[in-house]
Amino acid sequence: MPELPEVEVTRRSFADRITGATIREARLGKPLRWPLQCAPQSLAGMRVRGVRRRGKYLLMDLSGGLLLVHLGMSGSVMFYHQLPPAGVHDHFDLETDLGTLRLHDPRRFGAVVFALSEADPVARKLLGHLGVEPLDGGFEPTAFLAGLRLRKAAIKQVLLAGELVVGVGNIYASEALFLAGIRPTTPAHRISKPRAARLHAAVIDVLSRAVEKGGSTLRDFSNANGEGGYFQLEAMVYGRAGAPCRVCASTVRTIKQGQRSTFFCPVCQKR
DNA sequence: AAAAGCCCCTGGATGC
DNA sequence: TGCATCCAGGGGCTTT
Repeated sequence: MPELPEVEVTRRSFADRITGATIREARLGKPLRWPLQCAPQSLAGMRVRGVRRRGKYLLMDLSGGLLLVHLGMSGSVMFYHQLPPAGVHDHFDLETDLGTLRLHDPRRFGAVVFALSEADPVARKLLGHLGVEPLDGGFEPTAFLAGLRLRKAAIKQVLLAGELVVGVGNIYASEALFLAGIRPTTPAHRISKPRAARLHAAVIDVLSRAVEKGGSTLRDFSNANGEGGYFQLEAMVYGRAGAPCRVCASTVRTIKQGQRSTFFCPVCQKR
């Protein structure tokens, strides 16, 4: 579910309320993608200094380290003052004096990992290879173009890989390529400079508009207050196979790339 | 070394 | 109603 917009919306929905809290207890449910890397009880007494985001990771700065939270495909987080009983898909609770942060994740592709700092090998393994943040001003068209020139894979795959720019997942890759008028199968190194510039702008545009709309709620995504997003209503191609293109009325097509669905308009995205 | 495939897991939708 | 099949927002690891 969660790509950059959903993770950022999630972060904003609870960061202020948990910052300054003291952890009372951490509880684990069924195993997530990776082990926590510390005893849950060792988190007790630590203060939450703030919540940042890096790519699709939430980074909770603690007085004694760093908690990396990833929502995987089906994860979401809720922040409770009155904690309901844990459901079968609730797999992590961070109980503090200001409320409890609970991770709900049916498929358990998500993870909560403790590291001493970002320099900790545990953190570096997960964050070290990530590309630049698209919405932080450090995402430059020139560097983006240079990165594309080095890769022969399909542009959709290059966007998803997150090594040039982070946070673009399956929905927003299709959307950004539509906005830029680029065919998802085009080898990255074949994209001209002006077209790369359009794609660069499209990535920023689609991600920032999605954040404004609260992200995309396809099945069950919600922020920490249980509120869904609305960007799915504005999707130009994602999930619209067989429907008319919103620009030219041609039939939107779907193909598989790396066992994931890609959506595009064969007329608006000729190459 | 880049690129392509393979998994991890559960549940909802669809088809027979 | 029951059962099989396919599909889903991610991404690390292994194999080419």
